[in-house]
Amino acid sequence: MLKQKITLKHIAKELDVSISTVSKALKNSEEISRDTKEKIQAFAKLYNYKPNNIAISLKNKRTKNIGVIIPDIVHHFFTTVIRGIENYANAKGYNVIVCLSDESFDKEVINMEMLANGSIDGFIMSLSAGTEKKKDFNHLKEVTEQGIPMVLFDRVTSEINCDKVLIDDIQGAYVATKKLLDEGRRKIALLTTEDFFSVSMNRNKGYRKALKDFGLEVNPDLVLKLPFMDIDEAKIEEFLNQIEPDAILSVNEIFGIYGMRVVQRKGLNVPKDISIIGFTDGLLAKHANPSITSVAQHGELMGETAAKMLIEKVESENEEETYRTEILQPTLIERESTLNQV
Amino acid sequence: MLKQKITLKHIAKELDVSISTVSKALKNSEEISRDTKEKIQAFAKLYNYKPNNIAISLKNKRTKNIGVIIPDIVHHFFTTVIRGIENYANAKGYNVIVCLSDESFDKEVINMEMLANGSIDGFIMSLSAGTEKKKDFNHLKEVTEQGIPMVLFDRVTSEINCDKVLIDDIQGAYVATKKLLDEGRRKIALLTTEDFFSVSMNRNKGYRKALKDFGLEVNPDLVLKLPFMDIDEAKIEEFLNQIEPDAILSVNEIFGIYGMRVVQRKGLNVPKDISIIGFTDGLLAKHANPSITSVAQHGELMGETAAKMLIEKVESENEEETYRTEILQPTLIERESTLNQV
DNA sequence: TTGTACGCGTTATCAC
DNA sequence: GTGATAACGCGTACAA
Repeated sequence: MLKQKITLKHIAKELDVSISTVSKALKNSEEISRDTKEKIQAFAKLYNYKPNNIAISLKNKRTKNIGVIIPDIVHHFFTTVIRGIENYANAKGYNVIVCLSDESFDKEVINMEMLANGSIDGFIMSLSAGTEKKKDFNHLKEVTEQGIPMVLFDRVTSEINCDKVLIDDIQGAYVATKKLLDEGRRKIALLTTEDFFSVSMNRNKGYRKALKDFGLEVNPDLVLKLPFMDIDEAKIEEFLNQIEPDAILSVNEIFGIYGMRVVQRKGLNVPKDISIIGFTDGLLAKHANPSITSVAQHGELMGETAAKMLIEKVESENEEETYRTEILQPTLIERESTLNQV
Repeated sequence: MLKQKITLKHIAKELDVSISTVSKALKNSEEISRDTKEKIQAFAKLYNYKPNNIAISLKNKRTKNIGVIIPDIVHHFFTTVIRGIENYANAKGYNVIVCLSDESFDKEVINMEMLANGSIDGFIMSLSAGTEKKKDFNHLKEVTEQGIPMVLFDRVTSEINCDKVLIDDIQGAYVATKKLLDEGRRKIALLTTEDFFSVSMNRNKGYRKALKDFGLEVNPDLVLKLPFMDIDEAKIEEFLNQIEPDAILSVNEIFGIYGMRVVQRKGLNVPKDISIIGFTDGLLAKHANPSITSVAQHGELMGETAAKMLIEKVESENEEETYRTEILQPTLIERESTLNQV
């Protein structure tokens, strides 16, 4: 069946004019007579002519595609970022090619190489856990040195010179911890991941800073470092039983949820007996019972910002090598898991 | 800085041979002498030559890109489908271009047109709510008539001839309802959406069929049709207060969660006093407290299946117009919100 | 006003 | 063994 896509050539032959005449006529060029233009445009419309994107890409050396490489898509935060990127990019006429690194260094490299050979005009990415662990950024370096614009978001590295979008994780944790302190909580447990994650480290910093500013000692026993992506409820339970905190701060949604499960099972009332705040304001926090007060990371805004920065770079003629780092401010979304301050 | 990507032409000039010699040498052609090949290959490797995807696409009329159009990405089910598509497609050397219709007919059309002009080799998509409501499938028709392969999944239409992947929603609802009946529940409430969604309709069918097969009357008062995507907790509460069911079946995750909230607030114990089963086995159901028994839709498998069907069509030479509909069987994941049958 | 020629980067065919 | 040429579809500088 394959009703061959119609090209300029087809139109030209059919109407017995040259290809360039057709091309110009369809661009409404002044060079072409009204008659010819009308004839050609009518024909093109009839046969639903649309220029071939690939040919245009080859000619312009612009694909109007953005490559996005993220560690995981089954993750509310990344999902909102993609939505933001899509929003902005589509409005500007760009398509979004999504690749998943699956938290693996190797996959990240493969995906970058796949896309870097002309498929995209620029990258937006967040480092995989594997890459953060390995601290090998050569694939990023190669790409940026080739002159392909890149924007890193959330999980970034200082070793690469490029635009970046971050949220102020230190500040987010600071505000959250402060909120708990203001409620009168003094024994605030921190549920976090291993240290190689830049974001976890920063959240830890903000937590400690808030305690110090408040005049409290930082007690390392109150901090539980869990392996990434691995919900070990028993470990959380053991930890919480042992230290019996009056508040929990979690660097993600899921640890917070499970922290809440554990204390609820012990018969504690959230938030009367214990307050809980989580990071990453996602569906779990929002729809939990009680709903969990969270530090919102504004993923959608982050995506839009990243897309904006990238497209500006892509479309800018001048080759000045100046890179910006945009820092978004997190917001504390107060819900039912903390005490209402009137 | 823009260290221009190196091309065959550059290599040819540098090594003082013809472009075609370079091309052949890099393909390890037998035609070229060992010496020349080695020289050229070494040079190419040194300068990290990679063929330009766009040029190859133009030549081959194959982009190695798959276009995926889904209604929403902030939705666990679609997210797992994408993961499945990515898995399979990447392994086959394809990139995935994701576009969001945002449940809007217009956006769906625009995205399709953007991609249909050469950017992709085929489509995988799930209809937007807008399209299902409007019942206008001309954009799909045009694309398939152009000979672009397409696979529809989950939200499909019988008006378009193409490959399809579905789960057996009737069966899923049947099994879930049966499970509740087997527990001894007799007053099973159904929380569903408006009728124009093919999936909701089918789940409703399965629910009714199970009741009938069990010899029970279907009582329309036990069915609450809520507007799509709009969580009206008050309405759910009013409904549940009025009918006082001993079980709830929800056609999605979110209604199930809120149903549970409402009955828990009334002081009922889940699952002792009331059982709950939801559709779409996502994070909310899994991490709820208690965790919610769910009908798993196997999104990842669905994505893989769709990608497999599409790529087969894309790569098949013969133009036979034969379309398959693959029906996946749902699975009931038993959790804490239903009674344990020993 | 229209058409010719060339280039984007690659590959395949055919001539030398 | 190597190279010239055409072609994929488009746009544009230049010629007619």
